[in-house]
Amino acid sequence: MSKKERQQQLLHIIAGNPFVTDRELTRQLKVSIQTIRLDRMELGIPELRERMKQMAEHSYDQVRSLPADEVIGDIVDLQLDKSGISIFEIREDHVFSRNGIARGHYVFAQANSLAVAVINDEIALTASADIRFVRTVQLGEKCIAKAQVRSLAGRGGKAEVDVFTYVGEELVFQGHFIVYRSANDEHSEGGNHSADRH
Amino acid sequence: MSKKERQQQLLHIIAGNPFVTDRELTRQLKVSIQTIRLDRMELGIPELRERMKQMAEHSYDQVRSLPADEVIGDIVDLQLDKSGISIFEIREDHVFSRNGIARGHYVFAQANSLAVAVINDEIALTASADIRFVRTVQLGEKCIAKAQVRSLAGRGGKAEVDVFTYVGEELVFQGHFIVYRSANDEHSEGGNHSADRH
DNA sequence: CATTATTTAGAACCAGGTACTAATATGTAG
DNA sequence: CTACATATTAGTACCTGGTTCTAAATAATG
Repeated sequence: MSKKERQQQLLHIIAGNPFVTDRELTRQLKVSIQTIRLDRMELGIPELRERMKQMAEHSYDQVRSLPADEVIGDIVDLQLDKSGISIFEIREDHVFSRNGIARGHYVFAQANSLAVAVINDEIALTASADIRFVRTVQLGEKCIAKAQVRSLAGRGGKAEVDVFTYVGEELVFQGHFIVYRSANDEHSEGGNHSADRH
Repeated sequence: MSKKERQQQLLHIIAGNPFVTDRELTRQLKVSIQTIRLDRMELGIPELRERMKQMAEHSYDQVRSLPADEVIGDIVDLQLDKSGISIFEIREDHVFSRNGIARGHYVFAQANSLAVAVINDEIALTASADIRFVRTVQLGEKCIAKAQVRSLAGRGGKAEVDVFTYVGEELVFQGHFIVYRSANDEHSEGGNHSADRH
């Protein structure tokens, strides 16, 4: 593999998983750690900690100034363990081309993401959900999902979250989610070497 | 200042600026760095780097969405109006980076797609669903979803479809879907229509 | 007073690097 | 083939922002 190829690979790997350490990269690219570091320098890629810091600062800034710009729901308001609001605009990618109706799992994904995001816990996972698609969502419509935490049941238990999604004034989706909030079931075992990701 | 007061102050400072180091805290609170660290432990506040990591991962996970053109599940067997099987392998894109657990809406999307595909109608849309995530699915696992049509209720009515998703022998997800089948008109939200992939 | 809680100190160690020097491999042009 | 350049590997010292542990000094309290 040429240097150019390897550097392309490196860019690709880091784009796919910004949390990768140099040591992991040596395993994936089969070169020494010094080569990895030279490559990173040439490509202007900062070290892992700096990458994480930048992401954290970026999201922190965004939370403070509210605008966001991504796909499965821009979270515009978030009160942990209480409520949250996200906005998701249906684009061409999200609909059936023959009728312009949004595919259900996008609408679900917005609600699911919000239900999980609103829970203030290290690991929150959807346990079950009861959902209803009230009416179809059309291309170009803006879905506003509003989540309300209904019960919390202590740390490490389940939380209940209701999500209602509207287009304008109209209800288009409703869901009742049971979200697991995993307690500090930490797998830290003292020497947390980065194998926890793969 | 009492210990309690100081710890309240500490919580307040970190809430206001999560990027503060222990060293900075010693300057602000006028106690030794060991006291700061004891306080953090008692309050369960992780070190700066861990705080940044969590923020970075949180925002990173949130931005991840369903790739627009990605097909959720390969349908390997299909008997229209009767049953179907699809396979979907969990890749890096589908999991939370922190723990390698699949995000719920991907598992849902596979089941939803299959439930709709198995209905032999021009347009089939999910009307509602009752779902349960039985256990978490990990990175690299292969989800095999099996759909069974339970009732059909004639053309233009509702169909009931049960979907069970397995990893190996283990049940990981189950869902009961109500799917609208309308020959020409639609009046519900969000499903996949059948024959969505070739 | 003895006991307990609180605070401080110091050393060893860790991850995940940077910065720098130096040696070795591999090409490539003349 | 030689000479030079590029690419790769090795190794050391050092850095930050901590953890973990032991131990001592300093309150606070019954």
